[in-house]
Amino acid sequence: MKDNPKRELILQAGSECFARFGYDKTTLDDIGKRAGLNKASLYYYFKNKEEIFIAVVLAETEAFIADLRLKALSHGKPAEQVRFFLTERIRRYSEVIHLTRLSVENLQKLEPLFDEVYRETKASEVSFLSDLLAAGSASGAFQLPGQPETVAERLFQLSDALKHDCVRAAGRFPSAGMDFSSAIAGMDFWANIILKPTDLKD
Amino acid sequence: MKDNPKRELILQAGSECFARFGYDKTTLDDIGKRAGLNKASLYYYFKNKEEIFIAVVLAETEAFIADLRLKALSHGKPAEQVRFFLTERIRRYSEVIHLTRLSVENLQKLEPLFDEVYRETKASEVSFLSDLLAAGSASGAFQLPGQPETVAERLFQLSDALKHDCVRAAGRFPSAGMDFSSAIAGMDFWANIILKPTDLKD
Amino acid sequence: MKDNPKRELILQAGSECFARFGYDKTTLDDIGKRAGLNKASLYYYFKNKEEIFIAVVLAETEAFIADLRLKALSHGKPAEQVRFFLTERIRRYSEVIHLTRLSVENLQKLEPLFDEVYRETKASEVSFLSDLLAAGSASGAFQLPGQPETVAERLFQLSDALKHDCVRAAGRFPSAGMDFSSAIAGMDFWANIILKPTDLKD
Amino acid sequence: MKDNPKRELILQAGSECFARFGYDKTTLDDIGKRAGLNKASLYYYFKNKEEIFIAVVLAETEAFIADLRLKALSHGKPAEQVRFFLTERIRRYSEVIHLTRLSVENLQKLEPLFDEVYRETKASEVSFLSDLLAAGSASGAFQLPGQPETVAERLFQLSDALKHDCVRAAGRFPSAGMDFSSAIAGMDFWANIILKPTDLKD
DNA sequence: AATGAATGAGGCTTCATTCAT
DNA sequence: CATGAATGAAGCCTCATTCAT
Repeated sequence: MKDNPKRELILQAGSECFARFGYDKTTLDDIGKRAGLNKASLYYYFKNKEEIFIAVVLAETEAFIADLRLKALSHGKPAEQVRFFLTERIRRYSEVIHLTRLSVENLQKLEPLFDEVYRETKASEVSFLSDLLAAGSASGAFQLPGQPETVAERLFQLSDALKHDCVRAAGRFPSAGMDFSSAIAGMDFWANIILKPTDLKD
Repeated sequence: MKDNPKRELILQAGSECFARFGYDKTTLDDIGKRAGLNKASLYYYFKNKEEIFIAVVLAETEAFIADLRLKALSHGKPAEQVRFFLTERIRRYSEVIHLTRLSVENLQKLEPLFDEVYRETKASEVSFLSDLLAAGSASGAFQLPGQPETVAERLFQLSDALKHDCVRAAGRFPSAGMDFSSAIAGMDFWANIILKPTDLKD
Repeated sequence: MKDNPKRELILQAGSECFARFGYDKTTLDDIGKRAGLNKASLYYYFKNKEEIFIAVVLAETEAFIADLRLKALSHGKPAEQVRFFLTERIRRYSEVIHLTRLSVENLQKLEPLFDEVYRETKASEVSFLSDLLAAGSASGAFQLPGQPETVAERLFQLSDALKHDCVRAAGRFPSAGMDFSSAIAGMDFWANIILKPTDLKD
Repeated sequence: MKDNPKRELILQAGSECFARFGYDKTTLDDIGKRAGLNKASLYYYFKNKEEIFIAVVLAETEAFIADLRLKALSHGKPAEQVRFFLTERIRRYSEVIHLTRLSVENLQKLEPLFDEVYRETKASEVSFLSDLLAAGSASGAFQLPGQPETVAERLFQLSDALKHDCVRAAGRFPSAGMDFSSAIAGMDFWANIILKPTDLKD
């Protein structure tokens, strides 16, 4: 089901529409027309509009993550690489929400569905993060408070938790809009603690 | 018509809904329920959804402008005050659009209606700006190329033109989203020229 | 309740609106504005929109009938006077319907209400007709098959029945529109029989 | 799109409803129910209520014109044929408006849409008229002031202009209702001038 | 695999009518 | 008397979704 070229076509069409009109204002007709398919045909490849959206974001996220890995590696110091990778993930999340003009309500509805599909992507990301941490630790750049896999898992979990908390908070004070800057700052804070240079530790 | 408490109630309800759901996803039922009124009753106070939205933004803009004046005055140098006032106005515009998730289509539809209602607010803003300019000019901080009223009028006009141009540009390349940063930069550029310290002028 | 000047005002306003917009497209706001009264105030003087309409038509019909009497009397021969009076009544009915763009449905809904209010007007009309018949009969222009009052009553009844039948027929074949010409012809036919010159009767 | 049986069904249903209730009082529910379709389904075949109405009138007009051709040809003299064709077209217009109880407002709104769709029908009508003129001219019944095609075009244009002028005039004095009799008279007048017998011309 | 066709739900708007003051 | 205020019902229209073919 994954490498189906028609699916890709729909995802491409969906991506363009969601970015242009936002989630709510994108109609299945819009996507269908741009994909050269009848509106009804979309239901052969996806369960509903939500699933198309999730698949679009997931596909783009994968590309984003691939790029993010390269960018992270281009940073000089290991600690910098890790911090960059973690904060950039959150920034990306905020960008997607902004681009597709997802409302808090929609976001809260879609989020659980995301998590369901995220699993494998997550594993790959955690694994990459784990590698970064292991390398940094091996080079003596910093000293980890546990196995790289464990720390990677925890950092990743933290990063997601901070993201989700922004959404939850926005649900309570929606007039403030969604502000991910404090999440990014929080991520930075904890990353810094974990990645403190060895010699500065007590 | 202005100090009608029910009207205020509706505006308050509308404000919350628009901020939370965005313009498109806010239904008159939403607003009505939050205001404790039947959907149809809203039409007793406003002509239609658009008018409610415009009234909401106008009311909030007035509060924003009042605050902006104070903030502007708290800036040390006169030139700084003027520049702050002018660029902050544009930034505010972009924030409103972002917060209410206005699409380019909607924005282009609503803008003319705004202009219709804006008139008196405009006069007050221009007058404030004129005062700032006059004070700065009198203190010798900068030298104006004309009467303060005239320059204020021109700067204000420029600020609005830059705003509107972003909307127009977004109409042509909607996929790029609306980017007001260049408008703000533009505003800054022209403000700097007008507000060049006296002794630096050729 | 009858000679209330405010009532007259409303009727006047209603008359203009119904003639201009038709029954359906006339709103109570239209009538209220034209009468210088709030929409709700109309309900103090009339039970509902239908009643306003009926009262308007009734008032105009009274004026029409008064004029019709004069016109009828101006015809030379008694038989001509009677025939003119009877057919003109039907013609007038068709004109009102056309002017107010009453649909068959509306007409069928309003007709019973009309009949309710018509009673006294009817008596006056029948009495006038009866006088015409008596005069004609006395002058030997024609010979009546009964008392003038009875014949007047019968002719009047016939005239109304023919009118109503057009409406009923239009209900079954609405696409044909309402055509009162056959009703007028029918009226003419029966009037002629009743009003045959004495010497031509067998 | 033309020979779609469901479309025809809707047109049939619409025709009946519009004739029975008039344009305003016909609801899409009415049409839908009569066509055995859900109200929303109508939008699959037509863009909106206006388009259904236009399609209905256009279809009926085509039938009317076909019949009109036969009737025109059955008139003895060529001049009579032409005059009949031209005036009857206007009479038909007035009948449609009366039958569907189109208000001046609606008519003025719908007219431009009609013109858009009319084009091809027009060509066929003008061509028929041109043939009539050519035949009459060839038989010496009258002498045309130009090529038959040109004169046909002009007469047709005149006929439409007279129609439209009634609507425009009704817009200014709506209380007077729409009166096409002067348009018909006007058409007759000009037709007579063009169709003057050869020997009577100066 | 694809789609023509259909629809229920929901959104905006108008209007006759009601009612408390 | 008069009206400001409120509302239910109904109308037009859109759209995600379903289903038979």
